[in-house]
Amino acid sequence: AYTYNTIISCCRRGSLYEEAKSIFEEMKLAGYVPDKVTYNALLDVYGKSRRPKEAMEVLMEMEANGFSPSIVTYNSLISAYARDGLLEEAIRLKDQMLERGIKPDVFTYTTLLSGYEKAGKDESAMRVFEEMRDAGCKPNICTFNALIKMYGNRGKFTEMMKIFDDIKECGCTADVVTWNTLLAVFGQNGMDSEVYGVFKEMRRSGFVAERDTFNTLISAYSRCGSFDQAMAMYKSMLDAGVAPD
RNA sequence: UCUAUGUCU
Repeated sequence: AYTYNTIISCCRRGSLYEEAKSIFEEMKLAGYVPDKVTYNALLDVYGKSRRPKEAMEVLMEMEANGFSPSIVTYNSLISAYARDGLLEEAIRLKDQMLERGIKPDVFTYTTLLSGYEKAGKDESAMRVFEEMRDAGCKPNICTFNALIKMYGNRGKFTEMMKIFDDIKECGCTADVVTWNTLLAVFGQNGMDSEVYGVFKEMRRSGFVAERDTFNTLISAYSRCGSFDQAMAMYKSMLDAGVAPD
């Protein structure tokens, strides 16, 4: 079943839900019994293919076959609904998991937070963040990155940088997503000196930029109309031995 | 072997 599970989860990229479904059927025909991971993987493929209804059907089939949903099942399903903007349904699932004795974790809350952010519902997003703290669930770097994105999209740069400072206070470390998000936000707003500030801070922290980050830097400076800086980043990229794409 | 955050993707 490991083999089939791996192939099915491979279908997430590319939204290959029909392929995943046929591997799933083939697996059963070959006499293998789907396990928890098989169902979770298939459910996730449907979610990533933006087919929350079918993801829900996988949950039902899973239960009909005697497997109780795990926290992974719920988080994946919540992500499927949130991705489609179905936040009320996502919240209902979070409540349902609690009723069934599964405590929402940092994945659950970060998914909901980001879902509300994408829907433009900042108040609700902040409520999720508070609920998370009240529940004693510690935010991790992904949570902070989602908050940075939220404040960045709203032009609340002071708040955004406050979250950036919180990262260290909470014993987390800024990662590639953090740096790319900050650079992109300042780039989108034409704030070239802030882009430079983030760039300096990034180097100071010892972060080694890879292709994504160089691309983000070049894009950020381009949006600021800073052609020379963009070219300088392109040169740094080549000097660092990173291949452009 | 399965779940959350970013860069135009």
